[in-house]
Amino acid sequence: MAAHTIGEVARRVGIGVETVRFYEREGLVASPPRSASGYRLFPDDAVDRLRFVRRAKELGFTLDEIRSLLDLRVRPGAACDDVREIAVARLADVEARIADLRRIAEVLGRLVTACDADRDTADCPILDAIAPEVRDA
Amino acid sequence: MAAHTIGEVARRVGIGVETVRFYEREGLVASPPRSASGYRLFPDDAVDRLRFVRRAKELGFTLDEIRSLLDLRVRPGAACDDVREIAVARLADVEARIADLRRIAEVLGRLVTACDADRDTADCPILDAIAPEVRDA
DNA sequence: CTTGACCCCGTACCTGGGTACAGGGATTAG
DNA sequence: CTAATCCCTGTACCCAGGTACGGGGTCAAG
Repeated sequence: MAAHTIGEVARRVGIGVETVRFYEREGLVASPPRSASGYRLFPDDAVDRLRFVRRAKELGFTLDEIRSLLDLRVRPGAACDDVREIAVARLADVEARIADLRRIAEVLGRLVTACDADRDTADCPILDAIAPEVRDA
Repeated sequence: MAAHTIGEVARRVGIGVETVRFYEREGLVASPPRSASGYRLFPDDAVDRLRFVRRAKELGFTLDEIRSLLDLRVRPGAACDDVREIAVARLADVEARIADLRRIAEVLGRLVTACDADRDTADCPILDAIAPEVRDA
């Protein structure tokens, strides 16, 4: 069980030193013991924990949710239900955002197409579509 | 062409008074003339302009982009090409975000499914999947 | 004439997730 | 021995897009 300096940990996880300190302040990784001169000496599993944080972040979990997942991880038993609940909530959220964006993409797509079709007229169909009531400023 | 107080404008557009002032500071709506006592007296077309801002925001345009669209709107001629360019860029952006989210949703969906299938074991498949040692989700 | 709703300005604050100094001490390679 | 890298703390700042607050002036109704 080697001890790692903050820079080493950061390099291994692929994040910045400042970010590691930030995560420590935020309680996402335990405050490690210090050397005589005050340097942080992280145990191996701090690296695992920080990788967990990164992976979860890639899945769109907020730091708050990640904190919950980490808490649940070290608690025994029925925690799986709680974890599942968080994942389901996140999934619903992601799907809602996809639906929103898809609606927006559709409108934008139509605008661009209209623009292509109408290339020679003076009026811009895109602006007209966003502001139907304003014809000429 | 009536003149409207800021509160009236805000009500008509469906935003807050503070937001109207913020948009004025940001140059999204012109600074209106004032009454003798310093009240803003917005012309009718300020309401239209602010509605334009809101609609464009719903389509995911940033305030910077909306400023550009508004500038283009009052300029004649070939502005349509510029408008189209902004819309195309925004569309590409939206589609990229959809792709990202879809990937995330897929992973989350698999995790929840795994959790359902594995309800009686002690290990939580979700946590295992996020954990670094099982890094191929 | 007073009450309450409205308006003014300027500035500070919020969210999330970090990033960037400034001003020091520690460690290590040459 | 010295210079280059580390590391420490604390504070401030970044992004967008607002939101809130404090301390005041104004306007219409009753």
